[in-house]
Amino acid sequence: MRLNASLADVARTAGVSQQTVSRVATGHGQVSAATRAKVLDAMRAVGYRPNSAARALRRGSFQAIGVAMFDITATGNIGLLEGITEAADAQGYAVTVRILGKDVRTLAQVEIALAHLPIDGIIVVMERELTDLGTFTPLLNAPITLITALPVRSCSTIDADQAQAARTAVDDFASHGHTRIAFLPGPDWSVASQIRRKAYCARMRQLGLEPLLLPRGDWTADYGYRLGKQIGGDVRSGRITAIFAANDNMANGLYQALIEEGLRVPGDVGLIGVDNALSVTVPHLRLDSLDQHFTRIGRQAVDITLHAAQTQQRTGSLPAPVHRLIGMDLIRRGSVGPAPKH
Amino acid sequence: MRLNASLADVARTAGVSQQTVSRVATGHGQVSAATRAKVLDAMRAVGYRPNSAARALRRGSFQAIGVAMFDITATGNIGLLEGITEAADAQGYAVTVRILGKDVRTLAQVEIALAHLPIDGIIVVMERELTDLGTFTPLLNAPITLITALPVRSCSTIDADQAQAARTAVDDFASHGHTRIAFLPGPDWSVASQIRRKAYCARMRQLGLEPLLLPRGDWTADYGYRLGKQIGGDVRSGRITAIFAANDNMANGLYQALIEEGLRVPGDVGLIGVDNALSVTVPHLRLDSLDQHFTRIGRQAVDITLHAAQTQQRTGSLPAPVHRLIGMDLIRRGSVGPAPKH
DNA sequence: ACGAATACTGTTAACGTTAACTGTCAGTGT
DNA sequence: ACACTGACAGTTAACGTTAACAGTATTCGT
Repeated sequence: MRLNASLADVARTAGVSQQTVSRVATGHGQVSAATRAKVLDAMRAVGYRPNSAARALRRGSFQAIGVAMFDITATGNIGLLEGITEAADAQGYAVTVRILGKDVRTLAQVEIALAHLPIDGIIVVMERELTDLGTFTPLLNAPITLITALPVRSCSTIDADQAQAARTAVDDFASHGHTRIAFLPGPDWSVASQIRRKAYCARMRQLGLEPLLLPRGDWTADYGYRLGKQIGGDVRSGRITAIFAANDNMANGLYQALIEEGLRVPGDVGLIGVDNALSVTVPHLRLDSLDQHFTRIGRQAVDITLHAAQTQQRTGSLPAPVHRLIGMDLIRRGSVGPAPKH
Repeated sequence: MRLNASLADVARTAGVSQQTVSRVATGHGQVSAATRAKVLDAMRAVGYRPNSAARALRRGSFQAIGVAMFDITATGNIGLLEGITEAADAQGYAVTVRILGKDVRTLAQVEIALAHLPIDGIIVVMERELTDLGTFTPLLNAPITLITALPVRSCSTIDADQAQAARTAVDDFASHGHTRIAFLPGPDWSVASQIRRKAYCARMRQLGLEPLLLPRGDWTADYGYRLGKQIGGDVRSGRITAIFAANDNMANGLYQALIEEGLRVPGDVGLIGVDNALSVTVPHLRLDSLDQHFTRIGRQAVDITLHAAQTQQRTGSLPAPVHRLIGMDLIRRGSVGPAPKH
């Protein structure tokens, strides 16, 4: 009851040795044209498919990397996954996805969750904060790359530059003459949102302005909408003239509520969001947004991880961790204008 | 330069045989409590991690399934992937994703793209039509499940019931007294859109109504918006009183454009979309939509695939293919009302 | 015509794991 | 006291592949 034909089967029908078949299959080593043709015919005849388990065992590599994330449906994660699969494909690697439960709170747990998978390296999308970043040392010998802006000693990291993004938004508003610039944070568990909040506050103070923190949202458009209805008065009175929202969904909700309140965007209030992800969903979008370049981050994460994996295979030890931040770009669609005069 | 400790290393430090260590690692077979403790200590000491390549080679299974899709960012595919990873996880299987290039046009090519991956079964998300569905016979011995509503003999299939969805939309409009019901199709390459179109036309004729096909769109909100601006007159004149759009993005564009044209939804025109996916992105959403239950489809696809894989492992041959359609549900948010009187 | 390089093919021995079998010892029932 | 059972541990072989080495035939330069 053999499920798959093996090298031995091909070798038998072709009348050559296993090694010759292997040479044809891998392309390594010399084989005469006649023999190659004979082997290829035999392969077709018996329906040979290389057994990747045996290959992996022999070569010590699976040609696959693992990706761990908490929520596959989150806006950014899809972009990341896109970049990761794209870059991995280009290098002939497959991508194995593992969704982490909310009970996972440490990097060590993430490692355990992926320990038994057939993979050569790991990319962890760290939307939530893990508690052992300072003390963590890898158990596995597979290289680990974290997608986070937090500092970690023992692993490579890469992320969008959340702090630079917040500064860019504040500066953009300020350069239009705004001084009453508010920030709408995302949920507390989001590392990205926290960094944005801190950088926002710091920059505001640097410019001699007072930070104006709105109550933190849940990333949804409905939250932004409800909040917009509440703060309409503050905008009308000029207590707020610009809002930096931690994501586009909430910004879009704000936008619509403020318009419905009879306010003009950007006339009465400027708006900047983050993600640059709504243009397919929302028609005629007029919302300035910071593009996180998720696919680019995903691609680079793969490059870092595979470079480490290959170095390890050659030399036996991992290269020193690298840490990268990718700058965000402000995409202008006309939701920021000169500050209103009151 | 050993990268990973092996059973042999553990056996040596624990002073037992490899097989005993294996028994502890897998939990199969009898081991005394004292020996087990000794082995577990040794495992910790040398940092043992089971080698999944060797396991897979020995057991003939990777505990992983492959998923092939054309576009990971497409609305439905994310939901599918969510359901797939969830169900696979629950059965202890990992999910490996492979993105297909646009040059892939046959199932045979898909098979080749996944042939070398460490997987036990394959799920193909068939957004685009593949040309060899009638003639295809699997080369690999891994079970293949297609996510498509098209008929295929040689593989199991599952999908949302696109035809039933179109009928549901038409019937819902009709039951509100509408007769001038238009359909806005998606791009021609989309199998789902084509089935919806055909079923829409058939149902309209069944009800004695004339099909009203709008020029096909590209799934984006902007397209819907532009079209909405164009057909405002038709709505005002009563030539169109209801529109069934092939996805929510286009429906949302229509909605906004028609509102801007001074028309009332649902007063002047009823609207139904497909996907039920906008509620996070768009605030205060008032769009009736057919939910495809993507996560449910993903889960069932995994069940079908793993059942086949396990049957094959036990008996040596695959079970007969199954074919399932999952009904869509109409989620009402108030974009359909009584037909206007003209 | 000679040794040397080259092209090609075969043999052997692992990679780490586990199924199947063999052996030992203590406990049980008669 | 006997065979008999079950709990436990060890030995052997194999899963399919490929690196390293060992051959043989062919070609080349002198």
